Amino acid sequence: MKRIADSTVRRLSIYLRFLEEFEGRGLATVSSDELARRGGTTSAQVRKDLSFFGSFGKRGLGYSVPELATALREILGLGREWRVVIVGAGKIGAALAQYRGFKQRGFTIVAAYDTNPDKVGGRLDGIEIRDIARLERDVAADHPDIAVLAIPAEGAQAVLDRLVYAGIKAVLNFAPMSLHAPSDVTVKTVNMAMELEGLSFALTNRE
Amino acid sequence: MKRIADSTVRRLSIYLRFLEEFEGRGLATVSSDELARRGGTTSAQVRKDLSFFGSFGKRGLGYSVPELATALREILGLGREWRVVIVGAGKIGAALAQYRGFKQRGFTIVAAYDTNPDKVGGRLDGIEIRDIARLERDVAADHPDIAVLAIPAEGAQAVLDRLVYAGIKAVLNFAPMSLHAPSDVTVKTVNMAMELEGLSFALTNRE
DNA sequence: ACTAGCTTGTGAAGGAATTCACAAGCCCCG
DNA sequence: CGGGGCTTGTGAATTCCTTCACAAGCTAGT
Ligand SMILES: NC(=O)c1ccc[n+]([C@@H]2O[C@H](COP(=O)([O-])OP(=O)(O)OC[C@H]3O[C@@H](n4cnc5c(N)ncnc54)[C@H](O)[C@@H]3O)[C@@H](O)[C@H]2O)c1
Ligand SMILES: NC(=O)c1ccc[n+]([C@@H]2O[C@H](COP(=O)([O-])OP(=O)(O)OC[C@H]3O[C@@H](n4cnc5c(N)ncnc54)[C@H](O)[C@@H]3O)[C@@H](O)[C@H]2O)c1
Repeated sequence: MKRIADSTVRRLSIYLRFLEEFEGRGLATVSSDELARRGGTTSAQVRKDLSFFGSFGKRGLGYSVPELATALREILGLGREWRVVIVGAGKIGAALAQYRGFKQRGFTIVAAYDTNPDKVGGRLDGIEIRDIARLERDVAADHPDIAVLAIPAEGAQAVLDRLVYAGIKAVLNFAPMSLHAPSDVTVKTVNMAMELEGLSFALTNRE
Repeated sequence: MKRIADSTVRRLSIYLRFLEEFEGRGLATVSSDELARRGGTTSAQVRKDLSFFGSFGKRGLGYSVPELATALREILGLGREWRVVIVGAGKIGAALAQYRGFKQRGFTIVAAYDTNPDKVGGRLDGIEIRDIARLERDVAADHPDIAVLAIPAEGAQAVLDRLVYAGIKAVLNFAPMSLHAPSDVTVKTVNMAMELEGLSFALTNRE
């Protein structure tokens, strides 16, 4: 398959969110123009994004809301449950563990891991906090699909290496640092400090 | 000034992080190649990024670590304190309020706002939780520079409109939705569901 | 002072993503 | 059943970003 740009996948995710809203309101069809307006892009962009995967619309009419939503869920791989583990039961790990938005989209958090003996054995919103020493054994047994890294930057690369070795192929990283992994492992980093610095830059360099 | 790409600003932020690490270790100079290796990019990219702002290196030698760090802090607008308010004292708002990484970089959280009367009047790690009704008055008095939006998606656009009206020019949004604001207001959205869906896509569409 | 060895800074080339623009196709209405 | 009015799907054009490639310039060593 032709390589799909990251930005395209992100926009598909946005379109899906609007489609679900429209589905809830019982709308039957939507035009690329409408999706674009809501999503902050252009209608040509919407159509181009979709065209990589097939043709889903009817000329003169637009897209069937439920059909396009189904197609997008299929494309994004949301037709199944994804099993997620969280490493680091700190403040951000706890917020994520309790976040309802994940479950809603088919991402089930199966366990959390931590090094702190005071935390191990406890629970986060019903999710067991386990000793990180069990990581490899548990991954071999449970086959989680995705790991969320929510530990301090210092330990992040070492834990990532362990996750990779254990067979995890997708990681969402909250530690503010660049991580290195083999090319068959997808790592996405959410770096809030970086976003704030982007705002600082924008405020500083407006002419 | 020439328009600077978002991706460039993000990389500057990454370079600065490494420079600060090098500063701590007392290294005097660093080459574009070294920065590139650490930051997961190429040396040409590093030099091009810097070239938009001036020339900071010495041919044959590389960049002076403290000088380049200072220059980047200047470029990113980190030479001053930025005053931040958090709207939404929920799980993610609380995690952010207690996050040390912000203060470290000169982002000071001056207040949090919420609608919930049970929360208003309380504190988050020393930060006052105020009634959202006071938002406009407080902004006029305190002049915060940046607002962080950590409330459910439904209310986000309405609160953003109030923030814009009150004069805020930069917003970091955690609600999973596209927000619309005038062009002189910079809004950055951190959408974790979208990132997870990017991972789902990657796992589904590997050949 | 000169040379060997690096590394920067930057035009030019190349590649990727977005926007343009329009033919093709569908629906509705008369 | 044919025409008007829309909207899609997509090559071509454009814009934006990255990579290439090399002259210019610095340092250290002799
Ligand atoms: N709190 C935030 O709002 C926020 C925002 C952006 C980024 N981050 C980043 O997220 C990460 C976590 O931040 P936090 O605020 O939740 O910190 P925290 O100190 O509250 O939590 C970190 C947790 O990780 C555990 N831990 C440490 N090393 C570990 C290891 N090797 N294996 C397993 N567990 C380990 C600790 O015991 C602790 O429970 C940091 O990298 C931070 O920079 C946090
Ligand atoms: N928790 C997470 O890990 C996480 C992750 C990603 C995104 N988010 C997003 O962040 C936002 C907040 O999530 P959360 O988990 O912290 O939710 P939460 O329910 O814990 O907190 C929301 C807080 O906002 C307050 N609030 C609601 N409407 C308000 C308004 N109009 N003005 C001021 N305050 C208001 C509520 O009283 C509550 O205290 C949501 O949009 C969520 O989708 C959360």
